[in-house]
Amino acid sequence: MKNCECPGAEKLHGRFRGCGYRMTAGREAVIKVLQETQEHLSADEIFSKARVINPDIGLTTIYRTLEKLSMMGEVHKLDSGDKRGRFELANSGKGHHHHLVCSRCNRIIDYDDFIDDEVRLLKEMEKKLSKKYNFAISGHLIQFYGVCDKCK
Amino acid sequence: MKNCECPGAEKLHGRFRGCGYRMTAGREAVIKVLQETQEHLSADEIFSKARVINPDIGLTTIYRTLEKLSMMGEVHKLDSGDKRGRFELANSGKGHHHHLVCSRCNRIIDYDDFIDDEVRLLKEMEKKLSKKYNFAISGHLIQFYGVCDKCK
DNA sequence: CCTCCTGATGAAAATGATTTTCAATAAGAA
DNA sequence: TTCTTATTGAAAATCATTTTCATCAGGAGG
Repeated sequence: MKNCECPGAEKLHGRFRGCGYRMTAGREAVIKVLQETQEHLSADEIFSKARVINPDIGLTTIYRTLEKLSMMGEVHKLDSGDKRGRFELANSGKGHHHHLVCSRCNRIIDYDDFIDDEVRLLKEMEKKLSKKYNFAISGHLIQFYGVCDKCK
Repeated sequence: MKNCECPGAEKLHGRFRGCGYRMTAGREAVIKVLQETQEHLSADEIFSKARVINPDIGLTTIYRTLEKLSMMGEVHKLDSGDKRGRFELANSGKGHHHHLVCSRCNRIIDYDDFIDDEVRLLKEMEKKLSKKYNFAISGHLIQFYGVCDKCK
């Protein structure tokens, strides 16, 4: 097995193939960009960074890749309040976390403090709600809105 | 005081004036539509319903009114997964509730079951997070995603 | 290593929700 | 009633995202 700087892409190759899809240079670039950032990038920002790796990639491919990864559950699409979507890898080193969203600058801050208490309650809620509403819960979104330190 | 079928609008008149804004027929129509629905309407749907009350109203006014109400904290803008925004009155009869969002049909279901436990935890989180991140928290968004009974 | 099927791609056009522009209108304080 | 200025509708502009379509390239099977 060759030395791959992009171990996640290696794993994702299999996931793609398993779904009848292919791993391509463009997709690898998108995945690499997502793995190397700590921010919550928009499609356009991912496009800029992916171009450094693969100058021929088109914005369309960024959108198509994000959509596939999103359907595969490998990427979460976030809504930061400005009109464009923002994306983060579901299985990055970050672990389970939620978001603080600044209403003024739209910055998204990750937090995982007290996450255990939160997750415990969420699991309970999920169980109760899915029974009562006959709703198959597959994920959740927890965010606090407000004004961040820089904008105060 | 005249008999007003639209008591919330009455209250909101004052809020508008207090901000240096005016209460107009168009705004009243938007508020009335929001008060009379149980659903989570898009701007366009609000437009259709508001036209019944005030046939001359334009879509632009709907957007402008929603934006003002939103900034005043009287309306919450929701993201249901399809690309258009959906809106709900913050102070309707519904009380504090959160959402179940169907990933398939984008329907949004309100729930207020076990809300007290949730709110208790959220308040605690808010206090701890705002201190740690020096972040002035003004609201939260809690949603569970999944597939609703009708789509299963 | 070669072939072929089919998924993937980029560029350009299309879409569709939301915003802006602008001249005309109307709230509401004085 | 007057006057200031917020508000309005229509049309044009934005802008993120999607679709179209002709071309290209993974990768399974030989």
